[in-house]
Amino acid sequence: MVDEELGRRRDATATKAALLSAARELFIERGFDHTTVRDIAALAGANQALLFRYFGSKEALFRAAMTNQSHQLLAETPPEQLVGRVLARMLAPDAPPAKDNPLYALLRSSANEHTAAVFRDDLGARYRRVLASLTDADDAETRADLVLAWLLGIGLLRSVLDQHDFADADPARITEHVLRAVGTLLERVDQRPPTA
Amino acid sequence: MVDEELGRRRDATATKAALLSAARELFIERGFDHTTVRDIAALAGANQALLFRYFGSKEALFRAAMTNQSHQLLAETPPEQLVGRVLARMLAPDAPPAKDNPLYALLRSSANEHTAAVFRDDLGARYRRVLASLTDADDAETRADLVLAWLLGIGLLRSVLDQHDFADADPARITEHVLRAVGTLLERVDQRPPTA
DNA sequence: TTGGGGTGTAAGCATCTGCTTACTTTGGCC
DNA sequence: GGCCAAAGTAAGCAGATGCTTACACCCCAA
Repeated sequence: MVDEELGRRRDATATKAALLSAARELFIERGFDHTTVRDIAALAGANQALLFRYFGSKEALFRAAMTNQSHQLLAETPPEQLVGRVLARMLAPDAPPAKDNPLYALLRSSANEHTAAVFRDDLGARYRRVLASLTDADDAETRADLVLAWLLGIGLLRSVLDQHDFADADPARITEHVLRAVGTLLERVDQRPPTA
Repeated sequence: MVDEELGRRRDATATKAALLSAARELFIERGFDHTTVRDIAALAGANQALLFRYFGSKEALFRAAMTNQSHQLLAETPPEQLVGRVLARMLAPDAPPAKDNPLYALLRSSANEHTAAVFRDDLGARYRRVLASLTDADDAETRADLVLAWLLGIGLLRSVLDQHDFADADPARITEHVLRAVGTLLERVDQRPPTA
């Protein structure tokens, strides 16, 4: 997929990009602990030593690969549609289940405290902020955390633990259930007609 | 905690039990990948080789340690109180956060496919069954999975990812939110007063 | 008393893995 | 052409880790 073979001869920028891309793919697919620097370098078509020259350590590479593209979905989705879109991607029946979703790297790396910190301070914090903006309740952030927890749990059960019955369940049904519950959690307390 | 020192001299049964207990404690605390057989043997006060003689492999020990005591809480709790009790244990402010809760071993080991299978086929299946019994809806199992996913996500966010804001949130508030939503998901469709 | 199987131990093997080092090659600039 | 820093490479180090092996010990039945 990133296998460059020839074409790039001596191009540090392209090599860095290839390493980042390969790292992202493998971290998402296998998690931090089960991804080796040798695998990343091989997939990027680069030498292992370059990985350390350019990024310093495996952990730094993880941080760079995960925080870099600040989760496109999060940036381009209106807050009120966020839950629905995340669900849609998680429940999509596509063969590779959202290979580009950093949430899976989180789920598959959660045992490692360093990688957990990356998400706690970066990706998780962003989701939290966006979701919390959807309600005026005084415990907005707690409610946002509960919604985020639910999304994480659904991803965990479906794609990491591979509960096959759940994986086969009707996405529309699931979405309906979740959105209804989330609606009561996050709807604005000050509820009045938009125009009047 | 399990440090036997003397007292047991040549007692295979006790040694096996000590290994199982030590394994349970460490797997729950650190997850499968970050627990070494040396650590387990040391905590059990036993020789490493015995672990392999009695259990065969680290993975088999994991399976034995996790499926053995079939989660006391699950067995002794009336289904309709299960969610509340699991939440209570997860949200308890005690220093060691539910050291005896196998759900944490799951959360901290989810990256490993073998350990994931253990929970999918054992612990997860049991929770699923109990929760599904709480509703008459035709998609009872999907609803049960959603509730289980939420519990897992809450545990993940709170104790593994250590979202400190969420960890400091009011347990009563959280419980209230979750129970309300779960109530609409799992309440019996055929809803009528118990006595009438 | 003695032999043997069950129990416990020390040491090491084989492999993996993050990271380093010493080296060669490339290509642009004077 | 000749220089030299940047780019790339091969090899290996050091430690960790799952698992095995060869051996010592102890109880108990015959």
